[in-house]
Amino acid sequence: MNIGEASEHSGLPVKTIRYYEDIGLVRPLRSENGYRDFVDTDLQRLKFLQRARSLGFSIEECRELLSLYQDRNRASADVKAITHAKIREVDRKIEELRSLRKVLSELVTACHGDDRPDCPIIDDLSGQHDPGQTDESNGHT
Amino acid sequence: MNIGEASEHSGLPVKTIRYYEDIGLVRPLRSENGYRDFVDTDLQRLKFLQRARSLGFSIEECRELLSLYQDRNRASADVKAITHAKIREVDRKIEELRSLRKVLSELVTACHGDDRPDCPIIDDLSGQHDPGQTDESNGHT
DNA sequence: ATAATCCTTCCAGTTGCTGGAAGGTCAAGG
DNA sequence: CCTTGACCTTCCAGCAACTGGAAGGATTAT
Repeated sequence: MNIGEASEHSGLPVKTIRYYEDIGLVRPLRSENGYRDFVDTDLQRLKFLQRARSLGFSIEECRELLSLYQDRNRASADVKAITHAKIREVDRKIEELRSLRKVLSELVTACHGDDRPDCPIIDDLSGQHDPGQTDESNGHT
Repeated sequence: MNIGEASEHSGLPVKTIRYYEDIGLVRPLRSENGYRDFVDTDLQRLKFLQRARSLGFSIEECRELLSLYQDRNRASADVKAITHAKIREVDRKIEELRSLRKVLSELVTACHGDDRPDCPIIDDLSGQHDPGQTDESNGHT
């Protein structure tokens, strides 16, 4: 099976599949004409990669998961541990975004948002938590 | 003021400041000896950048915010609009992560996580239990 | 004088692809 | 037999936003 067909079956762009070969995630055979030739197990790996990447696993995590996938004797605990770590990572990111959102929405609430130049958002960004009268004592030219 | 001191005052790494000059976010003068010489307004910009970046604004958004910051006649509505867009973006990311988390925790719950090789997580990733998912939306048209 | 610390520029690498150029291969139509 | 066009190949460059390091000049301290 050529790369185009492999792309359709796996849901991965052709470029991405070549990239995955470059970094050793998949090793298709080559036909006489130099074309890549994907067999069933290659397709399985590609689909695996597509799904795992869409679940937010990094390339290196995918590599690890793939080797566990290959290993008929691996313990499910190993896979579970990786997935657990990923969940914790996701939780951390969500928390970060939540607190970020809080700050941003406080700023938006404080900003009157009309055509006046006075803007609490800009004031906050420029480190003026209590703007008062902006004296230009810094000699701006 | 040299770059090292500017770094301390702004909270940005030296390398980052040089990078910001490269991409035109700040334009410090040069001393006789070729060293960058940061004046007060440069420091303000650097602090502004530090804060805006930490709030998740992209470099291009920072560029826009900086020009609004410079513009004494800009409307606060403009700044508010950018911030609003950023909040919506954050909301989207949070939603994405939440649904991702849901799938991952379902997988973890289903996995017994012992030393048996049987593992629902791997099965899911390899498409074992629901193989009829052909993702056509991979953008390689 | 010399060492330590600063500063400079330039080049390369990070992550995970994506786009494009230049060219080889293959199937169909005239 | 030749051409067209789709498909395939490799290699190079670039995205964001830095970060690290090498090679070398300037300044400061001892």
